[in-house]
Amino acid sequence: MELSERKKQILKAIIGDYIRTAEPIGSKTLAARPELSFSSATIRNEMSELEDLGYLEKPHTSAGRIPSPLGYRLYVDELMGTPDQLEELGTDQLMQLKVRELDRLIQEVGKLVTNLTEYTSVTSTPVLQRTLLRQFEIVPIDQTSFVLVVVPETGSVRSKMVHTVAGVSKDEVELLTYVLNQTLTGIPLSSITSARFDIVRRAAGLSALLGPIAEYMAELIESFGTQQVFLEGESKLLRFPEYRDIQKAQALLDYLGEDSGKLIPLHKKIDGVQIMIGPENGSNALSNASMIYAKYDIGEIGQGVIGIVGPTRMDYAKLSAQLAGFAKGLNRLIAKTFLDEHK
Amino acid sequence: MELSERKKQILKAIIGDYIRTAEPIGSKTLAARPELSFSSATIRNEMSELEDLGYLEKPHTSAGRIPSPLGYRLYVDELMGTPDQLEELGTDQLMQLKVRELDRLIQEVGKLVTNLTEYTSVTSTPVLQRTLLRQFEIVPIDQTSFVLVVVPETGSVRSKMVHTVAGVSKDEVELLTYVLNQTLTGIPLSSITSARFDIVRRAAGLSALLGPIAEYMAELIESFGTQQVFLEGESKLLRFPEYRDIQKAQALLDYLGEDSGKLIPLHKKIDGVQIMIGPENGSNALSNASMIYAKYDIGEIGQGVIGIVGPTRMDYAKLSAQLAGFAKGLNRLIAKTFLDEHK
DNA sequence: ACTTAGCACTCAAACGTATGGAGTGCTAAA
DNA sequence: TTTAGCACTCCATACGTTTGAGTGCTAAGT
Repeated sequence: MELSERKKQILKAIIGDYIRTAEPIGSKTLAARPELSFSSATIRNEMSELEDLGYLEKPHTSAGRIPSPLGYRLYVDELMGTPDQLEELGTDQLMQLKVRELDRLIQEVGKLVTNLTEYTSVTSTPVLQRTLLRQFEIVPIDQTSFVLVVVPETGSVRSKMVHTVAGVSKDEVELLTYVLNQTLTGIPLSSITSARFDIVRRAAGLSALLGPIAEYMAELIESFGTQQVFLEGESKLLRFPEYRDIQKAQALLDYLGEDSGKLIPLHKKIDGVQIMIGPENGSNALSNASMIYAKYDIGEIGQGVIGIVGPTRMDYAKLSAQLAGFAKGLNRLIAKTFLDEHK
Repeated sequence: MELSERKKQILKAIIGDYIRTAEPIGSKTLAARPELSFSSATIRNEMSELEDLGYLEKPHTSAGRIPSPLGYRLYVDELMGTPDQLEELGTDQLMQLKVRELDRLIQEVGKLVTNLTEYTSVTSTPVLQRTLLRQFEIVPIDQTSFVLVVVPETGSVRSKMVHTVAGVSKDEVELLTYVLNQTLTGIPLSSITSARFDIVRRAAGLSALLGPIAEYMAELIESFGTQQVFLEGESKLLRFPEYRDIQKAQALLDYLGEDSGKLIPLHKKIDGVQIMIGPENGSNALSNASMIYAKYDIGEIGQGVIGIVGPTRMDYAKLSAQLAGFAKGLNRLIAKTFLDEHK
């Protein structure tokens, strides 16, 4: 059932006020607003119905109303609209970041997001498994030591040292490298396993002593698939009146710090900005908190997220616009730093 | 002036009690102790003098006494002694860590320290500039792309992609690699600069177009000299009554999160365990907090620290023993994972 | 000269009570 | 359907009182 225009108007006014003041809103306050030309009694009746419908809550009998998670959801989906042009805030600072390693860069971006929004930020590095393998090298160091080098299309090289048993000849290793590059380049990293590697080795008639190399190579390539999650500005949470109770603050911070990985909604296909309100976060510890995520891309290959966490009472309109704008800037920065480079 | 034996005994009792209870200690409580066979009045007189000497403080007139930073310092240096064998706690979990990248490993160790001690932990990766260069490789990818590979004695390889302008021949690059390995191996990474690199290049009569490679190489080698600092378990701070005032908790967390780098006392030569009490930390924000650091080594080459932060009231004896034991375990783990490997 | 019992004094914390005020829900009239 | 009026609820705040742990000082005891 669709809400009446007047109910929407009242709900929007309540949520808007509550977001600013963190105080329950009463009927009189609302009646004083110029755009609400009804008496406080009428508004009271409407509020009572909005409460029955689940959009509002009462902290106690003689207090005003506050929005419920459902109320926020409606607000976010239909009422709040999108603000104009504050999106560009902070992009200058972003563009000045000179960090060349992707994970460090994302961590720095997290700090910027915290400073910009004054909220705790959650950022994740992209999962790069869809990247294509460009080249694969095994550099000999001494009789039993080699450095494995994986060069993906994105140019973010990774390398690792590996030790074999004596008896592996350099010639064999070189041949292996050649065969591997012939057969495995151009395919996604995610489809390269140590098993597949071994099939290639066997087909070329090469020694089983090269097995350890396969193992390490698989480990190295797997590292492209792991994602890191950074949490920055934890202390920002404490500035909100909803966490004046230390117990609550501690519970939330505990949860956030414990295993940040679970904060990232990988399963969901995020388009643009995603808003998760209170219980929608799934976890009990987050039932009084909201998160806003924006996704960013690294070429066509992977995506990561930048986001914030705070109490359910947040300025969703402003913050999601800021995050969206920031993610846009980050896309440009990444393209410049990691993709253009090897054109 | 040396304190009388009795004063020491009383001071030790007060600090011991206060560490456990976080409540100001009164003369009666102390008199009830079996080892203090004086009347409460005598103890009162002694306490009054200990206050005049700066070892004790009074929250207000009609409360008991609490230790001052100076009091803690005396306690730590002379009174507390060293506990027996709780050092080994947590080493099993430590030994089960299978992380191969040093920085990720240290981060995991930070989490362990937090879980073990229930304190916020601060850990730093070692500075590796004293590592010797073992080998240097430039792997060609295409006409203008190369991967730089730096192999230090410790086996923690790092690599990076570099793009040159067209006109640099592969032969030249190969020759450069050869010359570099002839002249630069076996020396500390810290002494390899892009200038030195260029001198070698010029001496060999090679093209100035190789300049960009020098620049990137310097950047890559510099990365061995930067240290990362990890903060884990921020929420643990909130469990202490001294941070029941959210303002204080926020101020401290703000400071800790802002630039964790400054937390590490690099200038100081830490031997074993270092304890910093309140104002000794230098910063104003830390004047009500203490830190305990233990250093760990990566071979002879570098050192990092693992430590904890908390209110000045902490069980210095137990915690420093735990940290020392943990650092010992970490030394073994590092030796096993990073040093033995390339023997 | 040191120790100790005794006592007046201080002050924070805890508790109970009263008061004010914002807000609601209901009723009845417009 | 809207609105004025009113009784009722309940939190927040302030205030006064009490409680009790602790101190500092004095004077007596060893």
